[in-house]
Amino acid sequence: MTTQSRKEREFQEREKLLIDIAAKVLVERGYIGMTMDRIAELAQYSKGTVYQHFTCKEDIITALHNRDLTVLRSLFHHASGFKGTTRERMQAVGQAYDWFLTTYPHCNVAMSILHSSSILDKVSGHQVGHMHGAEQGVIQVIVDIAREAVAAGELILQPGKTVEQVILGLWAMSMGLFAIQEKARHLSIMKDLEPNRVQDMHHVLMDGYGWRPLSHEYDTRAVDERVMHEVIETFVIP
Amino acid sequence: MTTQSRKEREFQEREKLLIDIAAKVLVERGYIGMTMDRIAELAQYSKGTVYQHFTCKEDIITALHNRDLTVLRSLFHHASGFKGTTRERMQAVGQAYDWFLTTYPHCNVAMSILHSSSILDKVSGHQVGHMHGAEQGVIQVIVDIAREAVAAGELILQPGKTVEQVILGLWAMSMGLFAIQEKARHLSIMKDLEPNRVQDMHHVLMDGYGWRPLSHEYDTRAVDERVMHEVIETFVIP
DNA sequence: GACATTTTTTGACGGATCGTCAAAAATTCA
DNA sequence: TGAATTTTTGACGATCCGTCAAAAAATGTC
Repeated sequence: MTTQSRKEREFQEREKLLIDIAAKVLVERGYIGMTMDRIAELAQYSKGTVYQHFTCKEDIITALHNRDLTVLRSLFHHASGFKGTTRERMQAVGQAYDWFLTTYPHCNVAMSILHSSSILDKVSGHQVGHMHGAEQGVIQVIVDIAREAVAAGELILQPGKTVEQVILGLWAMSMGLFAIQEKARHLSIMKDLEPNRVQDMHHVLMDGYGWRPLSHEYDTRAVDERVMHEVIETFVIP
Repeated sequence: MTTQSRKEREFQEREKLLIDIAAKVLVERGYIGMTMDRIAELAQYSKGTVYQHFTCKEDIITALHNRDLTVLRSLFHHASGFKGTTRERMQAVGQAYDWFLTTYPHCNVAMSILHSSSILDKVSGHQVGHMHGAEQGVIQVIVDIAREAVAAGELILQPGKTVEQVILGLWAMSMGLFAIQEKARHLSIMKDLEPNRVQDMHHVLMDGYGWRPLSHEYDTRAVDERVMHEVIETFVIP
């Protein structure tokens, strides 16, 4: 154990601490209420030390999001290994995503902020680059499942349609639903809706694409149960 | 013409001017770059006067969004009158929404910001209440079309499903797609995708719900054309 | 251990923006 | 015209961001 590696490790540990605190403050106080002073105070370091890790407020949110994306990729990879048809594996990934966003609400908050226009302008190029790569990695897992589905003849694309479009649709559906849920609890359209709607919507969309077996051709609820036991309960955060 | 009504009119005109400027600055400089000082300067009024209209920065964005929602409701109502099946009328509304967001990019930006968590905390209760009502009004137009579809037997809901769920799915899809488009031009999944994807995704989802006629049972492109002429070109902003 | 050198941490500070409010300007009224 | 009222103004206090010279801690040398 050299001095250098110990210092490096301590630096990484402190970065983790700062990101954890940022997540906490972000959920509790929102984007406006998350000040660098508050993070420094809670971490019991001075502001200058915080700025050794992150260039600005937006940078720390990006770092938080990047960490989430890394976890998400391994979660998706884990879910992708679910034993079943491509359609069932897709269901497993969707359910895992649902679970992840519900379990770690800061992820949603950070995502909303980073998707809000012009925030990324202030973030360091290094972090943005890392984010793009991480997002690509996450998407790749589900694109691969869809490719397998096409290869297996379980998903037959209309002329001019691509696997990427199918995934984009599912992705957009998840994002949109979570964005709406986040904000629109007051809308009467949201009344009487059980929380676990995301998966149902995915089924409708995959049915629309004709991804076999269709949702009425197999027991989706039974798969739900299995995913909970075989994917989510066995997942360990890296 | 009393003195009072003239003053009231001038106040309204100035409010419109300020909102127009806010929209412009918001698109050009983003949330962070949109400062109250800049808005005041461009409007050639002092900051204090701006604060007579809006309580804070977030309040002016909400006012902008509220105005958009009002326009959107009348646009949706206009599109809902399209001559055709419920499915075609739904397509008309979707296409109109697509056109609106493309034509007025500030709408997207404002929406992203307002959906970002905790921003609304700072907005005056009056504006938030107005927003909720306006959103409800916009949604009501499309819920009504779906209800008509059910009544006409063109949309047969699975047991336990509601019209609200169908609409929520379409709504989420639009939001998610625009959010992704806004930010994720860099993702390789977005390459090779033509801009007008939103409508295609809606068709897939409606097909998934079994909303008759299905997209391959009628000429969706021809309806696209008709909507452009009969809805969008004839729409006048109220 | 004492002292010099390097690294890390600190918090005071300048700059920017927010939102306020007493004073100035404009308008209305008598 | 001049007093009373309304509206507008921009200087000001407060807050937060991001920096940097100085202080503190750690490391290296004898």
